[in-house]
Amino acid sequence: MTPKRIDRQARREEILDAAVRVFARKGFTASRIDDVANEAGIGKGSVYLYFDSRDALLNAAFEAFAARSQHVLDQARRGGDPPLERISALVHAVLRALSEEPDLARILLDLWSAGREGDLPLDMAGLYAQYRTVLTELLAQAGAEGSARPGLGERHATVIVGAIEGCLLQWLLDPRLPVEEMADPILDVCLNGLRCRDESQAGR
Amino acid sequence: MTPKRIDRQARREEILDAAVRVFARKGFTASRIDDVANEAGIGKGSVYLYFDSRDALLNAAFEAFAARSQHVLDQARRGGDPPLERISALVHAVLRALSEEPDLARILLDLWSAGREGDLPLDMAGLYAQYRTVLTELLAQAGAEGSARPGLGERHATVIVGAIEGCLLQWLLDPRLPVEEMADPILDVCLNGLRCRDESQAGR
Amino acid sequence: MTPKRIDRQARREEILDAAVRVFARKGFTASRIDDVANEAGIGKGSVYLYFDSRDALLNAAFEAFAARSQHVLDQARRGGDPPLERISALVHAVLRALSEEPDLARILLDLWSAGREGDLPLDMAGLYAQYRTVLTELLAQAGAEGSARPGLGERHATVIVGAIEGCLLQWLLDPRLPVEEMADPILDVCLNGLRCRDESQAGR
Amino acid sequence: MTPKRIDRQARREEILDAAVRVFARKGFTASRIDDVANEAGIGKGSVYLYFDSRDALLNAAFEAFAARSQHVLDQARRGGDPPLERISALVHAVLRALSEEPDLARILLDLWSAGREGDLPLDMAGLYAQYRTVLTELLAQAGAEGSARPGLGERHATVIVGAIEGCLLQWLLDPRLPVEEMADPILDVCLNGLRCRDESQAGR
DNA sequence: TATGAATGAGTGTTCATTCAT
DNA sequence: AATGAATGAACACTCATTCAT
Repeated sequence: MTPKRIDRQARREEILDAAVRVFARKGFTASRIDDVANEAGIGKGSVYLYFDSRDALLNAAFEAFAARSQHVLDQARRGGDPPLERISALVHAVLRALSEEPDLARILLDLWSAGREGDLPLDMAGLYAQYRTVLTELLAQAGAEGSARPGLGERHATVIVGAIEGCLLQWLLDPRLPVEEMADPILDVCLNGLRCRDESQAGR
Repeated sequence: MTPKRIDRQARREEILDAAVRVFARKGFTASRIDDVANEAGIGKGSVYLYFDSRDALLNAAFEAFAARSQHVLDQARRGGDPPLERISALVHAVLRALSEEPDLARILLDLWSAGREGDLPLDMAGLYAQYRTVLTELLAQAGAEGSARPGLGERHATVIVGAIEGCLLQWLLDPRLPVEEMADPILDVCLNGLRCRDESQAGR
Repeated sequence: MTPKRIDRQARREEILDAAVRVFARKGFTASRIDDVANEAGIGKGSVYLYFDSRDALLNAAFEAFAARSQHVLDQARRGGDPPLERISALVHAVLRALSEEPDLARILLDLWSAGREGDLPLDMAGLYAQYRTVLTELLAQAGAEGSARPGLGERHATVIVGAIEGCLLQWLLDPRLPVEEMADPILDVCLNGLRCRDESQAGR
Repeated sequence: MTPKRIDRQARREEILDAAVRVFARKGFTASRIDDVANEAGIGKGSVYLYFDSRDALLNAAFEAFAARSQHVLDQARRGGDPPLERISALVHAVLRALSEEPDLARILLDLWSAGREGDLPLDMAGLYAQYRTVLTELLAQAGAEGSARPGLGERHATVIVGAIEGCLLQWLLDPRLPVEEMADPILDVCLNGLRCRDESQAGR
């Protein structure tokens, strides 16, 4: 709360933003502390006044990412709208959040990689587990109220989360894909399915 | 003057397998040439008799991966079965192939990361583009013959590819997820949708 | 924000001097970056703060050498003294310069070797060409004014340059030879010749 | 004397010739055993059946070079011609020998470098000392018989040797120089001098 | 607080040499 | 004798981290 704190916090943020831009541009592995310092317009040594290590920068980036996600998750948990609408809102919110901060989105590949085995204590898996839990719950509600098929469970939630992340992945690998326009197709496919609905009629 | 008993191809394969195991265990970035050599039970220098560089190992791993994918893609292109069945077969084939070679699957994160920014000429994006093309074509056929909704396009294909890869991702981040059992849920969601089919009736 | 007390130029010079000492002692090929760092009393990595590569060290040594040569050449070009005296001054200056910096002289062998085949852009040949040009010009002047035989050309200049460098070579291979005392013999031989002047008389 | 011996000797010679060609082309330091084996059209391991080590190849090249030199030296020592003619013959012989085996000449730089400090027991210095001794002796004889100035000593011999080697050096650094035509200019300069002979007359 | 010079552990790669065939 | 696959010591170079100023 002291002005110092605020300054310090702001400085830290600046550096983190610079780091995220650098990571987004060349990937974490290829990014040097020097690159981050240059991007932030400060000396290399100063980075260490705000972050313990190079890995800590990626950790902080993860935390920023996780915070955005928590916000989206909280909204999905709280809302009083019908469950399918909340699912729709969730999917839109995730993709909108990333569209609005493309640099943060572009480090997803690094976060996924770092979220493996020992290195960083960076729990991407836990984040996706939360998404699955929320969606599983919403699907259950939707099933209960008759707007979704009955008997839906975590695996179906996994598919929805997968569709979102898988579309992000394809966009990361090929930025020409219009990620911000993928929310509706994702929802269309997952909610309505691709099979012809008039099958019984057509089958006649 | 003897043709030398050594089968270069087989030796190369052995080393590549060792490399894939190492990469799967600790990730490409954290893997040292020495690790690969030890895993293969040979000297460090010998790796270079079969691969030009450390990167070349990841490249070769990609090629092995891409070869498997091509096989799956070719089958999806050739088959004479109804389009929705071929889509089903495709999804099953992809997940089965990776279940059967989990180490190859576990390097997906590295292949995705390497598929960025010039470093390696490793075209993961092109691979997914092929999946999208095949699926787009199959959806069009299905639409034409009435088994799928009309008007389906590449975006819907993108969602299916995304669902597959997104489920793989979740498994990679949390190996407790039963990836080999996700084919059916993926198909269930994507083909049938999650919404209640009797909606019109229920909607009154 | 302090301009840092470190004088980059001076530091660079220190390292270069250390490198020259090391090269002089064991030859460039046998000299390790670590040797240079140790000789300079700094860490290995610090060498790279001032030089791009090991080769760059030899390059810089060449430049130092070439700068000394340019100085000598410039003096030979400018002076208004009689041409034979300027040649004499040139020979003395070359040998004195090298006597005064024996370490710089001792890397001549490396500079000659490096001046071959593309590796380094280190133009020893050009340096000697300059010496030949200057001497050719001075011989022509001397011929015109009658102090030297008429009809002298570049080949005679080549012989003078050769005599200098060849004496240096013999000294480098056998340091017991008194290089600093060779200027007069070189001039004596080249100017006066070894043949007996009274040959016609003596020939009777 | 056994046919085996002869074969072995011939094989050794072939490999040495190949090595000399390779060294001449890229310099000893940049030459790999593999290069030599390829040039000789044999397997890498086979080189070691005839030479103990890579350095031994350069040593053998030196010995070949030294043998040629010994031949030239012997002729200079034996002949019964007037001393100045024998000096002339010596200079011509040295340059002719090298012109006729340019590859052997081109490794001079490497021989000079190797003839330094410890590494190889390769005595270039001793070779040049022999030339100096022979020339010193011939100059003394010439002085005694009145064809050369009296009072000539080892330093004058050093200059002659220097002129030869220095011209070779310039040719090695710039192959456009016509080394085979330098014998006469060298002799002209060293025997007749460059100064105008009619100085006393002109001085009047 | 801020800096950037200094460091040295770490690693990819090379290549002379060995040796089983 | 001949081979070339295998080896591992050696080394140039990088870069995260430290610390004196």
